Amino acid sequence: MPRKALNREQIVQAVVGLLDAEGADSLSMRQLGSRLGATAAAVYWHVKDKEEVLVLAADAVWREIQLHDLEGSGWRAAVTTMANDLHAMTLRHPWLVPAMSCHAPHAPGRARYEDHLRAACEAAGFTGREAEQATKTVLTFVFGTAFGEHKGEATASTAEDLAFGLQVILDGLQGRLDARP
Amino acid sequence: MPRKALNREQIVQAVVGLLDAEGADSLSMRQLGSRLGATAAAVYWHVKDKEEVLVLAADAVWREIQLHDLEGSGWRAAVTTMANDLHAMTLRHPWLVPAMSCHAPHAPGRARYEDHLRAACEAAGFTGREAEQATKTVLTFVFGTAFGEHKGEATASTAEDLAFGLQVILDGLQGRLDARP
DNA sequence: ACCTGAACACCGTTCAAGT
DNA sequence: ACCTGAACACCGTTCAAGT
Repeated sequence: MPRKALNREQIVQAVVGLLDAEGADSLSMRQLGSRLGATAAAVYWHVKDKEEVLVLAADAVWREIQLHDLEGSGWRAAVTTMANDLHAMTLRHPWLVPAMSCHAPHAPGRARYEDHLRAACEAAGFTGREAEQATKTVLTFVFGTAFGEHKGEATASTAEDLAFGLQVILDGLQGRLDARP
Repeated sequence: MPRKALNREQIVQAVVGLLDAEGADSLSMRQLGSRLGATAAAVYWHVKDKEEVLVLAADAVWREIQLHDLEGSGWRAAVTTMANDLHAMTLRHPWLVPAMSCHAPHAPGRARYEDHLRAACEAAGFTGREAEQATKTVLTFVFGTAFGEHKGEATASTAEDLAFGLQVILDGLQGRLDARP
């Protein structure tokens, strides 16, 4: 006897919790249903299929990242903070990277983050196409780091690698800014 | 009536073919068995489980990458070629990145490639820990690029992004070499 | 040593039927 | 509108039994 009908918000929250607790392999629509006090089939009234459920969860977690004001401490610090925050988020949700690699590239939660990162690059002095490329380079590198982190690898050494690679990228970008007219 | 007993080599080859043709989602042990003219259970005589099958396939494809002599055309060219070749390989086998994200980080096929990339970094002048970090930075970036490439995104623009990001990283690494005693 | 057939405990998804 | 129960067509894996 459900007090209130299910809704998508509720489902997404349950999926994230289940993925965090059990991992991506053991997520089933049946288990998801039962966590919601309903049957698997009930979930299908609210979502199209399992893939949609994963897409929703994979986008929701991006909203956990707090976006700070870009005025003040310089673009290198801003980009570094954003990269570290994204990295920390991928560590909280180890299922995210595998889930994203199979599904939906562009969704609003992720777009929110990417827009802010791009703004940080524009604040640094990049414009147009180059701002886009700088944004993508940083994002791509953090994804690659998260990707290399699954099971086994020492987390400490990966954090250091992240820092090293990020410095290298920022130095390279700085060089491009300096070479501008 | 099998002429000859199955072997692992044969199984790995069949898995790669199946993954290339059908994608990772539709790989099943039953289908794999039937492609080999056998039953799913027969495969279990040769491998532990489905995960091992994926690990073997995910390592085998690294051997497709040809490794060139490092003498001659400079470290930037060498690293760029290696990055492009790895990238091309991930495009031939789009199932690889998702498969790797869940399974076994270090296997001989991959190690063979990484060792050569590290040698290229050492030829550039990096030593010890820094050579390791430089290697990992490049590798991480190519993984990130491959990761961002699944379904939808224009391949042309991603190739250009790869080139841009790689330049940025090489510039950043160059700066570190120049700042050496 | 190597393989088959059948079974177990699961899946995702659909769909009539209920309220 | 929203949910259940039962069913369909699949899974991965195990294991006795065959050769």
